[in-house]
Formats: sequence, C-alpha cells, structure tokens
Amino acid sequence: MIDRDAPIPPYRQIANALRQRIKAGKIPPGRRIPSLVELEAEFGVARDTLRKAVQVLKDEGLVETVQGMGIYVVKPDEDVSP
Amino acid sequence: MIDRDAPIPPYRQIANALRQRIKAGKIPPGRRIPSLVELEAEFGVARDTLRKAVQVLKDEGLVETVQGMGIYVVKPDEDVSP
DNA sequence: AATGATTTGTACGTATGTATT
DNA sequence: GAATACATACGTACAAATCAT
Repeated sequence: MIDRDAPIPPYRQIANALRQRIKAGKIPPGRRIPSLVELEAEFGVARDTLRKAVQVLKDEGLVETVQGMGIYVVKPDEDVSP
Repeated sequence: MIDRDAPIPPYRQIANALRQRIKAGKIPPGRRIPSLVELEAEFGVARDTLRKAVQVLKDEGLVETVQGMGIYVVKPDEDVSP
C-alpha cells in the first residue's frame, strides 16, 4: 500500500489514503478511525509515521484525537469559526 | 530551564520560552532562530521534543522552517490572509 | 564542478505517562 | 484493577536541501 519509491513520503501517502476514505464516506462523521495499533498493522509503518499522517488530517480539521479513546472523524459543522 | 515536574510538558515549555523571546523582540522578524543542534544543547532535550516545540510556533504562524537553512521568525504581515 | 558541512525532514524503535472504558 | 488508546520523550539513522569552500 505504501510506495517507498514515490516522491511523496509515506506519512503523506497514508494521510491521503485516510482522507480519501473519509471523503468517500467510508468512515462517517462522528465515527472512529482504526486505532494506531490497527493502522500500524495495515500500513506496515512505525507509529511515529502514523502520528504524522494523523497530524496532517488534524491540521485540516478532518479528524480529532481524544486521549484514551481514539481518532474521530469530525462532523462537517464542528469547530468551524462562526 | 525545563521543569520536568511541571504539569505542562517540556515541548510546550520550550515553545513558550521561544515565543516569549520572539515577542520580546530578542529575535527580530526575518532572523534565524538557533538551530536544532544549538537548541538541543541549550535546553537539554531530544531533537524530537524540539521539533514539537517548533511545530507549535509554526502552527501559530510565528516561525517558518526552511530545509537546509533554519528556522526563521516570520514578518508580522507575512502569510496573513487578506 | 564537486565536495563537505550545516540544517531541517522523515522513519523506526522503545519506554513511560495519561486518559478512558 | 485491567485493558485499550493516544501523548510525550529519547535515541538513532538516513535523506534532502542549502551554502561555502
């Protein structure tokens, strides 16, 4: 799934893959994304790399992380400045 | 300089310290911040921790990093949406 | 033109802390 | 208390960009 020879680093490839899933509605708003442990198994990368990917999506306002719980897809109208 | 017993993690303490320096004008806009190697020596933390601190300031739009060059204090009117 | 030094970027591994269930 | 999940920190290695020699 990860192309190690691509000009775009793995953490961005993963961010793109997850973004696509979310945009496609495969993971609906409010629902949880697979945990880091699960993603680790799926993508075969270190957790550090996954954190960077998740950080990209957080910066985009697409997901939120909650310590002890998981990574959640934000609802469209959530935390949007009025 | 870093209080390991404080309720706020080291990377945030460092971000605060650097922000204070910038706001106080000790590092003027356009000028470079000490390199990660130098900050490593100054604060006595791992580079990973410094990267997180710098990331905080980047998110605030206070600094910019340029690969191969350094970390720069952004000018007040730089990259502000019109 | 090419090499080396400096600096940030990315990735991996490990350990411990903290919050939630 | 135990299990699960994210947060933080340290260390290491290599890649990529920039600059000076």
